[in-house]
Amino acid sequence: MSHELPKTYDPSAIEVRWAEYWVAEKLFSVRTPEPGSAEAAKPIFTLLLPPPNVTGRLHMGHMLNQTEMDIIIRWRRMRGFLTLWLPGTDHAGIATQMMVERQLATEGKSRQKLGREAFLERVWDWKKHYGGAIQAQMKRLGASVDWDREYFTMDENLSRAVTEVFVRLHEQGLIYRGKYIVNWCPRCMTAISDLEVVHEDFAGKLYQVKYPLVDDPGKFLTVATTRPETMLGDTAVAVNPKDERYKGLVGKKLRLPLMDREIPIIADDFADPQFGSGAVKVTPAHDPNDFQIGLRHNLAQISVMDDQARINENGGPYKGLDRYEAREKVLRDLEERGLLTGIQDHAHAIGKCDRCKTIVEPRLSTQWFIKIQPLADRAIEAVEKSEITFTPENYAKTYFEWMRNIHDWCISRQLWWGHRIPAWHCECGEIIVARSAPQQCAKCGGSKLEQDHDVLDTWFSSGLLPFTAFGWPEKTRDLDIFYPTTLLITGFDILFFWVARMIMLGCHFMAGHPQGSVPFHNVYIHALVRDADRQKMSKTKGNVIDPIEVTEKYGTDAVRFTLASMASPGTDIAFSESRTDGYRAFANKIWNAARFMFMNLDRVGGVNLTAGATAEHLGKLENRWIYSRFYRVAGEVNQGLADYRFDEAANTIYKFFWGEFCDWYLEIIKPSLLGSEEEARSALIFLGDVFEGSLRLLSPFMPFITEEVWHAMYDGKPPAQSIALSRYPELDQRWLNDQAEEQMAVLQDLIEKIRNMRAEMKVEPKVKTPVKIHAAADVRTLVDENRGMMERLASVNGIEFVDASLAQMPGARSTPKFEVALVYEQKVDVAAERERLTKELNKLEGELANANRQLGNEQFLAKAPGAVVEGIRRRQGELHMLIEKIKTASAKLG
RNA sequence: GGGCGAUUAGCUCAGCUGGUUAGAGCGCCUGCCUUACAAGCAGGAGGUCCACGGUUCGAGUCCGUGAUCGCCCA
Repeated sequence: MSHELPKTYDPSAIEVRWAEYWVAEKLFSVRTPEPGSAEAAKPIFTLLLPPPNVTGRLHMGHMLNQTEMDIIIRWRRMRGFLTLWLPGTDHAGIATQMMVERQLATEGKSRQKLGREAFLERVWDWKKHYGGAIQAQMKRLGASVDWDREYFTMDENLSRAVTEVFVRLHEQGLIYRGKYIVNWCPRCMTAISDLEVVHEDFAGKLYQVKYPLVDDPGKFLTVATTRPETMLGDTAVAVNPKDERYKGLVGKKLRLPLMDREIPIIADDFADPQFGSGAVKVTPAHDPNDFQIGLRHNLAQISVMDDQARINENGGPYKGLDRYEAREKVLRDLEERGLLTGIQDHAHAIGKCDRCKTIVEPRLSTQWFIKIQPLADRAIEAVEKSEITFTPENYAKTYFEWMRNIHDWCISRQLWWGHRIPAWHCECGEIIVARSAPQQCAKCGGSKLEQDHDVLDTWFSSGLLPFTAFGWPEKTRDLDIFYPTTLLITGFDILFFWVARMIMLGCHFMAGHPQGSVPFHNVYIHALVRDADRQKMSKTKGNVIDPIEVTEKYGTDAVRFTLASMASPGTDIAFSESRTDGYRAFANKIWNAARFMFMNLDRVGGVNLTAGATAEHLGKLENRWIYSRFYRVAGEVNQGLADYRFDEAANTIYKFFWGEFCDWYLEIIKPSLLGSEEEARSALIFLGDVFEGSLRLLSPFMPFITEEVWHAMYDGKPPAQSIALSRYPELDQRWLNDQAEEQMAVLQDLIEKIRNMRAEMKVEPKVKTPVKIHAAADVRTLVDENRGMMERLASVNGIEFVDASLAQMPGARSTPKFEVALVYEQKVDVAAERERLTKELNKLEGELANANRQLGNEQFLAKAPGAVVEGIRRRQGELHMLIEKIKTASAKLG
């Protein structure tokens, strides 16, 4: 038999097959279109996948991100765009290096023992073996990316581009090298940027320490500090110049306890008279603020710690101690000398390494920086001038806030895995920045040149991707066509790390591009996926949901639909499996609706599903109605997607397919399907038309089940290789039919009222009853013409139209359009009926009071729009009538 | 400390430019194995829209204050 679908919907059985098919057939690969070709004439839609870490495994955040991208890209593709979704992975400097170092540790090896070259070989080796995990997961989930264009940030061409960027920025004076305080992770043993430091509240202590005056050892100045161990590197104590208490002391010397060093008392605005004693110790080599004070006052910078945050030779007797051991010892020694005068609880924030959570040590070291202000100015302008727009719009504010307070970007990292800085050091001290290794020093002519040991921040290279991924610095046709990318979909967590940097670097290097210098035109930012209780997912809490697991349980389509239906811009998603369960039921519904159609197709036989709808079909109300609904819904879904309202788009389709197409349309046409062969065939052609359109409408959201059913419809001879390559339905005014929708609404209301009466009167489900209807002529005609539908769907066996009001009939229902009553001898439950009537009456009277109040208000009549006034006036009339009827019914009830 | 956001049904969330007394999914109650689907069908209950004040003919929606919660940055 043809159109075979298994009786039960089993997503795992169909999804793997299609996922493999899409990749194998290269359905989503995009060749660079030849000039003048049909492809070249299409509008372009380009999307860059935020590159996951090569070490990564897919998490729910990825899945949300990719589901949204896939929906948009599939939609655009079906709308006739030339769509390119470009995938790739990021080399993730610290993360990957850590991963391989851990592996080495289990073998008793270390990267230092191995040496740089051998270590890098190990990393590449690791990448070859394990680096493809996340791509495999993406393939399983059916992401419609172009796998032929997949990149890796350490690829040769991308690395060349990184070098080029570095050299150019250096030539332009936008990269400099210098000795500054940086955030140092003593575990990773590298500098990290401000953004890689996460601040956490910490219940610490504030220690009061007395420093004796050199001239008068009996007198002291008390300083307050949270980090007493850094006093080993103190080179001054600062007080506020306006602080009267210390006016006389400025310029005098103190004897630094424990180190026995003379240090000056200086006046600096940074000292806050309100904080502690108002005097603050100054350690220029271990605190960013002190560093600035040091520069202002030309103070010595004494580093007292090594790269692992242990006290070094500058720390005298404390040498060799870890910073926390040193703190204990310093405190003990101070106390012994009677110099520790107080300890208070003090909550403050401490910075931790984003990667390993080690407490960051501000450290004086020589690093490479990007002078960011010129880049930031242009990046701010790009958003101010709406060359780039954010959705939700609010993120523009966050973006401006950060951009306007930006600091120079430390781009060097003391790692081995990454893009090595293209700078060579000569023994004479000269530093040569070049595209390739220079043969000799330009200054001294020497040939003993060594490349800088450091590599670049990973975000430096990923910030270039919107243009380097298309072949920059070569002048490629891809760059002409696909730059700028159209859209960026990403999480707010990398707004600064990645988005802002792409904007700065894109605007800078692509200035003058005919289609604009910005790397993308729109940025859609989604929120976090949390667990069902709104808790953040974390390994320690153990509430992490693995997208692959949940996908295997419910099907990719159901998980995708869950994420889409909850993806309201700006709101975190509380992912709940019960909801996914509901959407698997939806997939099951689609499946069974398809089986129902196929069952009839096969029974009747000889139906040409591509025949299409004809004028004759539209002679039937239900067909006019479902067509009107379908095209209206198509319009709403397109609008929803255009606005990134994934939730509205998804819910609209859901309600249409289940609530209208299945619940009403399929039920209505059952008799036709069972009628004469000719009638059934005609009904099936129209059914197939609407069903097929619905599948296309749904396809970007649920690509697997729609692909499966769509192919099954065509019995192995589909009009295209994939539903993903067919046209997306659009609003079509020709089929909108307000009258049909209004008429169906009356019939549905009538049927529901009858069902409701039956339930209340406890009519046996199998028993059919006659009904009486009192209505105006147009409604009478409508009901008369759709008698079959009424009788079938409302379990009615006879409709009698009456001229007199039915308000006195037991249990009768009244609406502005009709009155209906059941002809059924069983006594109504008087108490229940009275309760129902009372409730209804209260509601209507409340509404009437409100309407009366408004219509009695001259201001309202004068100021409200005519349509609103008219609407309320009409409703007032209806309310009067309905209330009268209920009162009549109540009176009758006794 | 600076900035941003949230508070609507038992739970998770919609509610777009203010306009008839608020919607969805899940959960709950009642009845049905009706020949596509019990992962289903039919019917139903459930909300002083955080509080107070203001603007307005009219406020869940706009403004202010407060409470509670959350996020980002320093």
